[in-house]
Amino acid sequence: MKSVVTSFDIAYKAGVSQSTVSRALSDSPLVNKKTRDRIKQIASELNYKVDKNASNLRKQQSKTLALLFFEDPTSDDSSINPFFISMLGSITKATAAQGYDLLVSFQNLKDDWHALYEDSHKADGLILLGYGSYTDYEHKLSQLESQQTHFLRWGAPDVNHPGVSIGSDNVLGGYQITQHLLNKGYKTFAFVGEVNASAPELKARFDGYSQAIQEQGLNVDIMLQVDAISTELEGYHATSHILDSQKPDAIVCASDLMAIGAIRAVRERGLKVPDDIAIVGYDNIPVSAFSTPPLTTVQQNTLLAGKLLVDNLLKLINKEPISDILMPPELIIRESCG
Amino acid sequence: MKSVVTSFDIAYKAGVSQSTVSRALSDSPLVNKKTRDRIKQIASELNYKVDKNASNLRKQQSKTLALLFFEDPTSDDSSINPFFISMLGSITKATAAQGYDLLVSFQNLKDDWHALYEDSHKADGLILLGYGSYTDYEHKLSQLESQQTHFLRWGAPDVNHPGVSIGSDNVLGGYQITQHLLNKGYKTFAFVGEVNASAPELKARFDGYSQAIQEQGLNVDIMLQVDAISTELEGYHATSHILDSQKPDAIVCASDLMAIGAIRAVRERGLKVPDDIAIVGYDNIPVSAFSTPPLTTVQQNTLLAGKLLVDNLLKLINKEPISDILMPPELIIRESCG
DNA sequence: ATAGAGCTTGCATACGTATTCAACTCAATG
DNA sequence: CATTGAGTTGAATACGTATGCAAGCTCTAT
Repeated sequence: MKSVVTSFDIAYKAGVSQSTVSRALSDSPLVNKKTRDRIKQIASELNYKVDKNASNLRKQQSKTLALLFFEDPTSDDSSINPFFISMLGSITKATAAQGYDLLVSFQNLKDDWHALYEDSHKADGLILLGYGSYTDYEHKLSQLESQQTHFLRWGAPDVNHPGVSIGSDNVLGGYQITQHLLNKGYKTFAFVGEVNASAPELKARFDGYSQAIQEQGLNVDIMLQVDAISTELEGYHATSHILDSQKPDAIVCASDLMAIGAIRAVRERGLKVPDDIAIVGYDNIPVSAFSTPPLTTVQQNTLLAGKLLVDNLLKLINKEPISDILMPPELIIRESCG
Repeated sequence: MKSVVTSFDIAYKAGVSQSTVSRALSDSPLVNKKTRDRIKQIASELNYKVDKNASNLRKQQSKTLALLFFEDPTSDDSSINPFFISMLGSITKATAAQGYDLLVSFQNLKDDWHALYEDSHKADGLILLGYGSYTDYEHKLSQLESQQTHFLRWGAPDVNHPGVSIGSDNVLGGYQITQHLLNKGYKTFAFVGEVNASAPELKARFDGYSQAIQEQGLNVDIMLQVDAISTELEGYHATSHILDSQKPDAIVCASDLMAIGAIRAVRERGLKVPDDIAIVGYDNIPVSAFSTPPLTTVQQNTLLAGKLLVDNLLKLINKEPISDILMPPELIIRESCG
């Protein structure tokens, strides 16, 4: 079976007590430098590794964070929103940088996920990474809070929801990219993306879009907003639907995936991007730089976001005060807007 | 602080011993059905959750698997090969289906990852998901094996490497897609993708490609293979390089990312895909269906792959015999091959 | 010589659970 | 009535570590 080297084995071999071994391996100044080094040497020879279960049990912590993805009901198993992938990468690294491990789980509504990881002492805190609204989960969020579970959620701050959130300023992002189109001289606009409570991010982007247009004294033609969830196919259909009756100068898509579908729809009608119609997206997913034409889009700083989520969760665990954070996004200008 | 409800609290409230509580909660037939239900009821009221650290310590297991990604040295933090994302999704689900948790970690060469998770009892086994060759890691793989750590690696079976592997038949995939092009009547070919020991998957795809062409009695013109790592940009450059001197009927790219770059390169020269040059990829990443034109490609069944990895790792842990598995890929025919 | 301080170590215990073993109850059987 | 056995429960313990406490040692100052 596996090597079952314990601290007692090290102790025996080093001629000291188990306590001393434990202290030596955690570099306690209580134990003599020479003894410490000798013990470490022996531990390394025997390939000893501290039993995390025992250690965590004793220390009453787990040095582990749990990352809970909320399943996007629209996606199948193998396609995950690229934005979240990028968050996964940055969160993993930020977690490792803090000496923590990361437990990853995809959740869905019916699961008994709330507090499971922390209550069972498998994790010291939770990061909630969800699509759309947390409204459906509100009851569970309250429960999390009442159980004093340490958690943060990704998304816009919302006084109606329990807990602290860290998110990207989608209103500002929508505003900036629309502003850029206005500066380029485009006059008539359409917006592709859901505008309802179940997708607050997209709604926020639409709000920024509306705000920019209204500031120019132009009217937001409500007919030129078409609901679509964030997939290439829905972007394609929504855009086709728009082009059936209208021909705007520019189409603002609430995500890059939809924008890629939109480009296809425009192309199929023999129109050119950006010459006939400008198209912009949101998220700066990897392929957006390589679409034809390359997509003007808005980037959320996922590297910083992951770090902020992890660092603030640890603060929360350590009982330091934290508060909502809204990160400014960055405009990425490429060729699809002319 | 957090609720520190233990099995003793439940025992007290139920007027039974802690042993009985432990048994009742694991549904042991040893305890009377009525008592069992009463205990469960109380446990649920107090929102009790078994302390995994204590439980795992006692049971000497962790009910957790660790998924170790090997960093792709060519990618930055935020871009992860879409294929691995899809694997992450399926592995997560397969793990959950077996009642296990999943620890995710991105590794790089210098880290002391080998055996860390299992030796420290944080995981019962490891899944190694690497880019390219495991040659660099061979020493550590041997060490894993000598320590009797339970691990599986994703990739082609290789007698030179320790451990069992599960992978996709890249030779067959390369063969099938080239065969399809040959059947369509294409005569001259080029291959974009690294063909060396550090990228055995791509090499295998090239081998299948060569085999198909040679079977037709055609010669593989060695000049028409250009090295490129799996990114859009390298696919673009490699293809541009080919077109500088040649004009093949069809270009076989060793990955979809490269194929997307290749399409851009072909387009920029005023040529049309597939009318002037056919282009095919490999991986069936999500955007491949929405490129212009949609990409003919080869799909690896990630859903099955994830399940096989997890299920076989559990077999290994349970000391059941397992062996290498090579999964057949599936040809996905779209418009980019005419 | 001795007291005290500072450094180093060991003893004993707790963390919360799962499980072995013994014990107890009760009904059925001879 | 004694015996057996099934069914149910509790006492005791081990899992491997970290740490409070006490004790030993060395060395200096008196």
